[in-house]
Amino acid sequence: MTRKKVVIAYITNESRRKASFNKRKKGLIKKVSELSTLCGVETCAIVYKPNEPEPEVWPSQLGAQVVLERLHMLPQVDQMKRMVNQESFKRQQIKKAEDELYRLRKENKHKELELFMYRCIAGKASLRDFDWHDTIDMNFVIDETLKKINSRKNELSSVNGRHHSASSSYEVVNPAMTRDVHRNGSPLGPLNSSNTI
Amino acid sequence: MTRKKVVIAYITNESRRKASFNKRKKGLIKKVSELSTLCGVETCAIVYKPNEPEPEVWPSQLGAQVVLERLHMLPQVDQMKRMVNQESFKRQQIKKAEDELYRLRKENKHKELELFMYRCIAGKASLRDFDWHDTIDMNFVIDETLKKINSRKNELSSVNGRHHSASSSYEVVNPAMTRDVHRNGSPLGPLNSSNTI
DNA sequence: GAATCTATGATTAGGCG
DNA sequence: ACGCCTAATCATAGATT
Repeated sequence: MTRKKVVIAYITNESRRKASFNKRKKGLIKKVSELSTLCGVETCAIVYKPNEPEPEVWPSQLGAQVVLERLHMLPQVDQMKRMVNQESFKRQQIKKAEDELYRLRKENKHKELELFMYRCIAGKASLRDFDWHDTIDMNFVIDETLKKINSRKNELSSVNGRHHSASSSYEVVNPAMTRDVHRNGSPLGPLNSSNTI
Repeated sequence: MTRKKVVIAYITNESRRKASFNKRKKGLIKKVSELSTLCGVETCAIVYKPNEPEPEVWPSQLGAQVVLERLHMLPQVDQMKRMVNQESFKRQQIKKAEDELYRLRKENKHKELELFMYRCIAGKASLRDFDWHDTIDMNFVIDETLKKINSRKNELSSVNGRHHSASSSYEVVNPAMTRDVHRNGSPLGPLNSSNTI
């Protein structure tokens, strides 16, 4: 008997591996569900068994279906890639729709960020209310917004006959902002830097 | 001390919950990676912390990027839900685009399956070339196709004055097909080369 | 609050039916 | 191959710094 220390390495013996797999999968799912209920977070575990195309997924009661749906939506495209190559124009259609969707999302995001910026400047929102998962995009929006603001300010100045030196386009930035921008940056940038709008 | 039996229920105390979350998340990731290496399976764990739009994901070295990519495309929509609630019509636009995309995919799949069926019947393709991901859909297409074929056949029969008994709508199926339907094909059958009909 | 420690509960490898 | 059992390791709640 005397159980050894369990070396973490691929189990070559098939039956042992399978047994271990079943036990550990069960344990894992339990852990996932516990984490979910104890801490009130959406959690999900995905196990792709070899020789089985569908992954085994543990869903938290709430978000699971959604996550699964999200997950299942895209692979269909890949599945199709392996199929008869006829009617590829349909795929092009889909590609187009996807690109359009992506474009819409990006646009939407920018709009919302811009709006948020305005709210910050107006003191209606704090930067602390915001999740900094995409600093690159945010910096872009900050830049764009400040350009707009400065150009308007300069318009006003020249109308008034007084010209601001405008040493930096960032001069109107709330100090708290520049301080906070690079904090808490998510390691994950934008998914597909295919196009800079 | 004497640790109690640990009731699995939402931990209301914030600091305790956070502590538990960190400990358990660490443990969970360890478990996931162990399962992955011990049993040689692609595994992935996703934890959506509240107030953080990006889920924390543990990826298996190989499949991770792919899963992550798939996973990152859609959640953006949800991320936005937590943001300033302006411009929700844009979101509706996106939803619409998503639905349309999904519809297109489904349609495409059916078209391709149907086409593949015809090629099988014409002997231009073997069922071995095909991945049986989705037998339900496939059965649907088989049924639809056979109905069409049989109705045409019956039309011809009545024109010729000879009437086939047509005991089963499946009688026109190539025997090789029924034999192979439930065997699992090779996981890869690209056929990407320009195979014209 | 975060990091570390430690005793106890939880998980699971290995054995057996 | 599957489920149950038991001992041994592992994970972690609670305490401490």
